[in-house]
Amino acid sequence: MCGRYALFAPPDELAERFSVPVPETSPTYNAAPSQHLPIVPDDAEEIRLARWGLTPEWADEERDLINARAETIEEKPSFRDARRCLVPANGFYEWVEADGGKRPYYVTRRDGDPFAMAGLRTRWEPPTKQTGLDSFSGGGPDSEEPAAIETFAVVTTEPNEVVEKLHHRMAVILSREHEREWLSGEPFSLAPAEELRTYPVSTAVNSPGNDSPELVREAADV
DNA sequence: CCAGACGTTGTT
DNA sequence: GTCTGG
DNA sequence: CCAGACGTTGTT
DNA sequence: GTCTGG
Repeated sequence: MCGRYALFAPPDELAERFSVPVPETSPTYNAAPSQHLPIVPDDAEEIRLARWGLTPEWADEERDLINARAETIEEKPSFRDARRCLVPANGFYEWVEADGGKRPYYVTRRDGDPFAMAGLRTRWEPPTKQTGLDSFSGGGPDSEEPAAIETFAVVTTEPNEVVEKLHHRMAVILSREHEREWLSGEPFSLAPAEELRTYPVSTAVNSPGNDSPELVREAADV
């Protein structure tokens, strides 16, 4: 699956790679759920920030659907009305159980290029709170109308021959030539497994607070 | 009819 | 919003 | 995904 | 053990 990833390609590289304008974004080697991260929406030629953890439009409180099974996204009420998006990444992490503990592994492209994970997105508007006092203040600066937010989930599928050594699910890494098809509502096309590699990394990545290039450096295997 | 759920992963 | 369970 | 918190009263 | 925060 995918519960943590890295996106450290600089904005100009992302702009070139996805042929869209990119806002000033900071690189991250440890992107975690609930953070606001760059996505390419299906309906806008630009990269925007969205909260990782999809909330269905009809939900009355924030949800944290960080993954969506590709096999059932057309059926599940939480996903079937969601729009599509690309989730740019340089790689993602998988944790493998070993010796009663867990070792993190990094999955990335052999050529080092960023890629797109298949994503679903929604625009979620928090329910408007009824304070009762706002009617007197005339909706002044004190009336807190929470703004709508973009949210997204990463689509998962069965692992290819590289990731199956680590896990029985994996994030959908789109074939570069078929990214537009995913955005158009068609089925995904996976990038060939031969283009990927995986290696163990430091357990420093476990702590969501850690964020440095060291996290994607290969560590000695156990 | 209304109330309540609506997901994934991994683990049991 | 839509479906399922009671 | 993993790490870290997990409480109350009263006071500042 | 379970929930929240990142």
